[in-house]
Amino acid sequence: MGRHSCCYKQKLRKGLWSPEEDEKLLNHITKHGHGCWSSVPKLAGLQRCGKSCRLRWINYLKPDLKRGPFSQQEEDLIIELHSVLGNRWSQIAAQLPGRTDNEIKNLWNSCIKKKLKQKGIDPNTHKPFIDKEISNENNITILDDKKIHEKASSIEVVPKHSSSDMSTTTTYLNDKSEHMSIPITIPNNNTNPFEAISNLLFPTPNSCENPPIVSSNAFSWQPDELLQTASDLMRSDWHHQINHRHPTLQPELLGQPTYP
DNA sequence: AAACGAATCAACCGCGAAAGG
DNA sequence: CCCTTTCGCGGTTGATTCGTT
Repeated sequence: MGRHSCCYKQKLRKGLWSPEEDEKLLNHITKHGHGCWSSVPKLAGLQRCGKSCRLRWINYLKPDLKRGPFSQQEEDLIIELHSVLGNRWSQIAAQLPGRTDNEIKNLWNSCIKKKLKQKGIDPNTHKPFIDKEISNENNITILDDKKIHEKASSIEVVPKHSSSDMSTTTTYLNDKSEHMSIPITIPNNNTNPFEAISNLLFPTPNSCENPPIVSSNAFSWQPDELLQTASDLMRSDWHHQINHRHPTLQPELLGQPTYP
């Protein structure tokens, strides 16, 4: 299952398509239709797998594609549809004639997400960022987006060592800009320290239903809430901030900050 | 003009669903 | 049903382009 059988064959080209390849594929599909994609490369005389041909046709060669930049109306529609459909790019694309799911996905990830964040809107929930609401209610000073990003870029998470009985691992949130480090002790049944920190910081009742907000393979994350909380951790009033923002957080797992 | 980082975009990969034997 | 093949989707990567210093 999974990978196409054709992908195992030797001598298949990968990477960008040449004009000659485009012409072959276009001619073939214009004359005969695509039919079974896995047989298209052979019939069209291409050293590509069927999957690659399908993608090239859908994203580039199909005659009814609309090229060029997205209009403001299209962007607004994408935002509206995303709030209802989430990351179902093909369904969103179906509502925008001439646009492909790949094109819309790229636009969302490179442009729209950023614009929404600048407006203080969480692109995942389409609602204002939670911390801002909390801070207004409770008169807590928070960092603005620019400062969060400055701060976040100086924060790293470093798994340091296991305890002698191997039951826990101590991980450190390091703030390079302020030369400060907070130890966090994590039970070893949490295999990914980053996920464990996420669960520690956000122990919501439905956390089991939500996917982890950290990436387990790349060991990196961006969610603003985590960055804001990491920033909280690094500040002098961190106990107050954390207890206020995340009342169910287990403070005994957090060590005292150190200042090397 | 050169170097560098950010933004953009085309294409690949892996997975689950659907189809067919 | 079960197994294999094919399709389609969403996430991700990497090359290229653009903008800034």
